[in-house]
Amino acid sequence: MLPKNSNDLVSQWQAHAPVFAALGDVTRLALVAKLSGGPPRSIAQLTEAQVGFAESEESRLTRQAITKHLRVLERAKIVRCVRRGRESLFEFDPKPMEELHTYLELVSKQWDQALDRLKAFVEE
Amino acid sequence: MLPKNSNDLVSQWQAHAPVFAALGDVTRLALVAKLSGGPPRSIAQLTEAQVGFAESEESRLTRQAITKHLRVLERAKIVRCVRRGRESLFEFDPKPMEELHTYLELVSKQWDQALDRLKAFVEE
DNA sequence: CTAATATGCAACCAAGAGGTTGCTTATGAG
DNA sequence: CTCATAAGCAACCTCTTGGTTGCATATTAG
Repeated sequence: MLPKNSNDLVSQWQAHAPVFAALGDVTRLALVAKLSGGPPRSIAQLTEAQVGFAESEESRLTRQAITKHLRVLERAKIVRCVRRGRESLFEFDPKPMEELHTYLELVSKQWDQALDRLKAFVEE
Repeated sequence: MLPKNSNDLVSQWQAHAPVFAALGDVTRLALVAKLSGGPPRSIAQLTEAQVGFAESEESRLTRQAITKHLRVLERAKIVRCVRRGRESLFEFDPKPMEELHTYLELVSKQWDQALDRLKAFVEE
């Protein structure tokens, strides 16, 4: 897709793809929104907090389903987990999403520059 | 996860999750990088352009695989497709990624505010 | 007009994702 | 100390994803 010497770009894609993928699910977006808005929370609390989000009791996910999603976010380093007694507490880490933010700005700039080149070309 | 009256937040998640998911793959990130850096390109061109990205001839994806990825990006509205003669040309649309950018800023701000509340609380 | 090129489509396959259930272990509240 | 709570783990199931192959159709270059 790009010359081989753009290895830093390739390694950016390899770093960002898992973070994008981790955010590519409504449940995980909801978990991230919850955790980024306050203190660390346990699995039980996050499972309980579906009240209000899920339309009915039947559409709530089990604790194990929430745990699976939290592990996906943990692997993408969007959250970190600390065990305290019988509770696993999950805390938001803004860094990976800040890096996505930066990456999206880079793509946007690249597009703007491509448009500028096209415009300049058309006006020749 | 949040009170039921935050339906606009829920609809944001439902809108953004597919875009994040579409970007959650190295091949699709490479395609987006390529398309955001220049003019519309055909499937054949994008398939050919793997030279340099893929380490070897053996690791290149088939045209059908590239097409599948482009359809994923098309469904997320990151690219749009125009048929010209025998060619399907794909063009970058910056809007969905700009919306992700805005969303990431919102999450970051939410986190900063949560930290401020914690700090204020600790200093009481 | 013909051959080359570009693409669409479907079928196939293996792996992974997302969810549940059942059970066990560890911790803490009372 | 006991019971409630929190969590871990594995197995299972269905669906989706990501890739390939084979073949057909449409368009265009020569």
